[in-house]
Amino acid sequence: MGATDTREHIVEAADRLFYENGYAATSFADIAAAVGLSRGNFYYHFKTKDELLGAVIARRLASTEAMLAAWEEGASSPVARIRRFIDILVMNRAKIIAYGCPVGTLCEELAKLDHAAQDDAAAIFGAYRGWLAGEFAALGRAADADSLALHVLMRSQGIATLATAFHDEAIIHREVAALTAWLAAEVGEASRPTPTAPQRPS
Amino acid sequence: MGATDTREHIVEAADRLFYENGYAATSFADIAAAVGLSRGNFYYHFKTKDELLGAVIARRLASTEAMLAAWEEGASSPVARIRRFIDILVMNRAKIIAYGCPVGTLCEELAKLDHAAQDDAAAIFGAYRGWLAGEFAALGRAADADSLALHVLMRSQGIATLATAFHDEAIIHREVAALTAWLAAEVGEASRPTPTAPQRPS
DNA sequence: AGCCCTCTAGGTCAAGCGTCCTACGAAGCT
DNA sequence: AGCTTCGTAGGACGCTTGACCTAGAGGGCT
Repeated sequence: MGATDTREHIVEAADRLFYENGYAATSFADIAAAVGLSRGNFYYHFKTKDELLGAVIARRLASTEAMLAAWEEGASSPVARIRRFIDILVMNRAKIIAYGCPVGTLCEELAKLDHAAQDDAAAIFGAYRGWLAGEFAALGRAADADSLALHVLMRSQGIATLATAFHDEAIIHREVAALTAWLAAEVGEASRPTPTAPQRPS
Repeated sequence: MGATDTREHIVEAADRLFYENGYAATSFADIAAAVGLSRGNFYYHFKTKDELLGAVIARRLASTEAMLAAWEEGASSPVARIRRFIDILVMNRAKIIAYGCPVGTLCEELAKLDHAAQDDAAAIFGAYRGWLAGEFAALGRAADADSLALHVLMRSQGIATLATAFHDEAIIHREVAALTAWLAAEVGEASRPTPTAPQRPS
């Protein structure tokens, strides 16, 4: 039972399929097969594909904000928190090489489709942007906090795009190290418990 | 007359529509309407959509290589040539904000579709990569020429992605200025006839 | 029990896709 | 002139899409 559960399963599966195959290339039938539901039943939960997309974007935005809030409690310093953001690229490298950045690729696809929800998707970037800017402001860089935040975000996107295009993991390790070095030079080096230097996986 | 002309017109229109609307979202009917041909007649020129994609990629690769070769003749120094590459972002800013980078968005879309031609599309990136590496090598940085080339390419992609997502032209101007400054610091400043500092358009 | 509301299954519908065929006109060659 | 070749026009096919309806199963309520 529980329509809420079923709806959540649908959004979860749609989230994954939209990421792996793209929004336009994912059909209701694909999602239904992934969840194990009948095709026609989608009308009860989601009237249109756009409505489903809105739910997926809302889910991603909520989980992003939750993750950032958790980092706020967990990590020791603003610099360490920013590094934690950068390290996402390394942790998710396998998926990034195969499918790119979930946020960036969705925004670009929606921009091409001139979709009404493209600004909602960009709001996920906005969450990262605001959070990063807050961390830079906490480091005494309030004046150019937004520029610094966009710079980190920009390099993350560039790394993801090239890693996807060339299917090359070394690009991620090398450029993450360069970005971490830039951060240290920009705001000063604090204590560094976890290394982000390029380390090849087994 | 001239099937070659017609074929060229088709590839030209497909190139533009693939860029503006994406590969999957562009139908034969769309291209036929743009060229002014009947839909069914595509079978004579291109048997499948994949074949058309191959022709579009080949056309982009050829025009890219031609442009790079022309730069080799035109610009004065390797640094000036690299700056010329960076300035593409400013020159094409309107289209980039609307549709993103032609190469990057195509590569990401094909990666999601797991398309057979994704490596061919990445070869366009490869052309830029090799050309940039050659310029850095000419500047005495042969040892890390490829890394430097990838870094420039990476930042170009990041700038394009964020500018598209936020529909913000200021990001392009600010980050192009930052990238130009990085280049000057990295390989030393040469004579600089044309400024790349952020300058707002009218 | 009886009822109602929630949720699901299966299936129809028009429209769109890529694919593919056949017939017509315009040249160029013998 | 007759014939072949090239290029175009228009439409038919089989399939999948998203959208949508109807019938009925299941659980909680009075």
